[in-house]
Amino acid sequence: MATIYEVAALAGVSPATVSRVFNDRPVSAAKAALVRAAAETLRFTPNRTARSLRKQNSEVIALVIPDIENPFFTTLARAVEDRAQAAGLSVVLCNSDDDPEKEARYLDIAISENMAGVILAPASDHSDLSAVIARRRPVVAVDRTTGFDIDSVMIDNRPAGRAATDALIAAGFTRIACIAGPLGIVTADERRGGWGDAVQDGAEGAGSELLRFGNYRVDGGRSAMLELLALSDPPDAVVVSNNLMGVGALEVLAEAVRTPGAVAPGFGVAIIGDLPFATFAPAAITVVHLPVRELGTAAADLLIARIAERAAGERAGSDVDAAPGAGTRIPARTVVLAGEIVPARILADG
Amino acid sequence: MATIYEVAALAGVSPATVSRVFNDRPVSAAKAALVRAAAETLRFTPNRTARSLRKQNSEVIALVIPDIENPFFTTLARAVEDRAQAAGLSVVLCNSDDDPEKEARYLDIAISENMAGVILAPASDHSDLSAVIARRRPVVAVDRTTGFDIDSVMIDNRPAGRAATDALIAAGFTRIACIAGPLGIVTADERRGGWGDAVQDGAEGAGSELLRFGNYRVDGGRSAMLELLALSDPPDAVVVSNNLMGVGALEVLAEAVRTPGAVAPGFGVAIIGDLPFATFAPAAITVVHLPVRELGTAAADLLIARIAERAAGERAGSDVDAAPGAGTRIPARTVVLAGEIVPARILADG
DNA sequence: AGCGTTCCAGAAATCGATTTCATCCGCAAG
DNA sequence: CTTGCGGATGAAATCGATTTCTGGAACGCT
Repeated sequence: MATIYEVAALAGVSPATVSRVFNDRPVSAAKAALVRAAAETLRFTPNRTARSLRKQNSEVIALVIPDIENPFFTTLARAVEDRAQAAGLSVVLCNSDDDPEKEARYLDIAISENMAGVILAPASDHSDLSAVIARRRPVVAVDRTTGFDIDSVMIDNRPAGRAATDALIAAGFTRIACIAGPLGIVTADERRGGWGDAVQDGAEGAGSELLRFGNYRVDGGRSAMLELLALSDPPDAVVVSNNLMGVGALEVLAEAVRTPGAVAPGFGVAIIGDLPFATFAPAAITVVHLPVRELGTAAADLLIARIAERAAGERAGSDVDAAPGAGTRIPARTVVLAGEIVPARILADG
Repeated sequence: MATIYEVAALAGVSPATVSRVFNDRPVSAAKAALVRAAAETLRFTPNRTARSLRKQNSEVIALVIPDIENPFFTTLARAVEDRAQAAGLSVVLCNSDDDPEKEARYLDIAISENMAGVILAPASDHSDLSAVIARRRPVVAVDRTTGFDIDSVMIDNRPAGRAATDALIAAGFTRIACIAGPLGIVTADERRGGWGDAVQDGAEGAGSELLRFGNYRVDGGRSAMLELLALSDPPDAVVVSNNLMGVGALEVLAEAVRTPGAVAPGFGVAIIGDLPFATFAPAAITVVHLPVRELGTAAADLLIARIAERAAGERAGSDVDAAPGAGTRIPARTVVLAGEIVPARILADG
C-alpha cells in the first residue's frame, strides 16, 4: 500500500510537501496538483496510525455502552453518531456487557489508540476513569454517574419513578408494586425512590414484599412479575423500572391474562422507558418516555465542545500536562433531562 | 503519560528490554522484575498506536453493520463479540446506516488503523472492498453478498421464504400476499423468490398486486400492510420479509382488528426473522427463525482463521504483497445456514 | 541597488513502540 | 587453553506520517 514517500517520489516532491497538501497547508498550486495526481494513481490514503502517533489524536471517538441489545442504548448510539458525523468524527461502539473489566479494556483501547474522546454509559459506578482523565482525554458520562468530576448527561430519574406511580394512583390503583433495577445502580435506586415517595403519599402498602429487584433484563422482569403475582395478597398494578424488564413483566401478564383467575382484569402497568418496537400489550400501559435521543445528542455536544477546547489549548501550547489531577479549564457540566409521561394506551408504536 | 523510555530509564535497562518483557521474549528474571516494578509505578501501558504502526496490525476487528437499531444486527454483534473476545480480539462496531459512503469511511478507518480484520454486513451489493482486499486484510461478509471473492456467511433465504409461505398454505390460507424487502438486496430478492415458488404451486394469486416492496424498516411494513388491506380483494394472509417490517405489519393488523369489518378474523401472518423482544401479537404468527447467533459465530470463526493464517504467512515471510489481485492461500469459503420454521403461536418470547 | 519580508519546499527530527543487528558474556567441547 | 556457541542485552533502524528548522527564491520598499 502506498505511503507518503511513494507519492512524494512519483510526484517529484518531498514527503513534507505531500503531507502539506493533505493538511491544507500552503503549497504552490503546481506541486499540489502533481501530488494530488500521484496520490490518485497510487490510491493513497494517509495511514491513520502513523498520523495519530505523530499528532497524538485521532478523529474517532468511542462510545462505550453496557448492552448493545438494549434499544435504549442503540437509540443513544444512533443519536451520538448523528451528531459526531456532523462534526467530522467517526464513532466506534464498544459493548462492555455490564462487565467492568471489559469496560476497562475498551477504555484502555480508547486511550492508547489516541481517540479524541469517550462517551461512557458506565457499567457500574466504580468505573475507573483515572487513566483516561490522567491523559486528559475528554470523557462524558451518560445515563449513570461516576465518581469523577466530568461532564455528564443524566435523566431525572426520581421524578420519572414518581410520575409513573402517580399515574397509576390517579387511575385508581391502590396496591402498586415496583420492579426495580439492580441495587447500587443509580438510575435504579432513584426510580425506586420515586415510587417509594408516591406510594407513601398516595397508595397503600409500600411494604417490601411489593418491591422486587431485577437485573434490568427481560428475564429479570419475568421472574419478578411471577413472584408478585404469586403473593397471597398480590398487587393490582406495577411500576417497572426499565424497558426490558417491562417486556418481561408484560409477557408474564399476557400469559396470566389467559389463565382465568390468575390475575385481575385491568391490571395496571407503568414502565419507565419506552418499549422496544411495537409491543402489543395485554393491558393498558403507562409509559414514562425517556428522551434518549436528546441524551445522546447532549452527550455528543458536550464531548465535541471538550475536544474543541482541548485542541484550542494545545494550539496555544499549554503546559499543565504534568499535573495528573489538574482541573480542566471549564468546570464539569451536568445536563439533566426529564422524562415525559405518556398516558396509558394499548398500542405503543415503534 | 509514561513511555517505554521512561520505564527503561527507571528500571535502568534499555527500551528494547522493556519491550521484550511486555512481549514475552527471553529476559533475565532479575531485569524482568525491575521492568515490571518500574512499569507498575509509572502505570505504564504500551501505546497501541505506536505498536500497531510498527507491527502493522492490531488486536481489534471492525464489525460494520447497516442498522444498529435492528435487533438482528445487535444479536449478530453480540455473537461476534463473544467469539472475538475468546480469541483475544476486541470488536469495534461501526454503523453504516445503510449508507455506502459511511460504510466506505469505516472501511477506510479499519484499514488505516491497521485493524486485524473486518466483518461486514454490506449496506449494498456495490460495497467496494477493493481497498481492504488490496491491503490483504481479512474480510468476511455476513448476511448479504458482495461482488468479491471472500469468505461469507449467509442465510438460505429462498427456502426460508418458501417455508414461511408453505406454512400459511398448510394452515388453509389461499390468498397470500408478500411484503418483500427492497429490490436489489439479495436477501430480499431470494425470500420473495421463495414466496413466489410457493404461491405458484399452492395458493391462488401470485398476482403482482399481492406483492409489495418495503424498506426493511417498521414504517415500510406499515405502509405495505395498509395498502394490502385496502385492496378491493384483500389477501387473507401475508408473508413478511424481515423482522422490522413484521412489526409494522402487525401494528397495522392490530389496529384493523379493532375496527370491525376491516379485516377478516384470523388473518394469517408469517414473518421471516425473529420478532424483536416480546411482541404480543393480535394474531397467530408463524416465524421463520433465523440463526443469527450462529451467523455471527461462524463469521467470527472464519475471520479469526484468516487472521491466524495471515499471521502465520507473515511469520514465514511471504512476498506476494505486490500483486493486488493475488488470491489468498485458502480459497474463499461460504457458509450457508438454514432458517427454522417455528409453528404459529400467539406470544413470541424475548 | 541593497536590504528585509514573505513564502515555498526540502532535510531531518519526532511520535512510541518493535525488531534487527552487534556485542558481550559464560560455558562446554576439543 | 583456545575456539565456538547460545542466550541476554543495548544501540540503532524502522513503521508512516507531521512538524520544525533552515535555505533559497521572489518581491517590495527605500
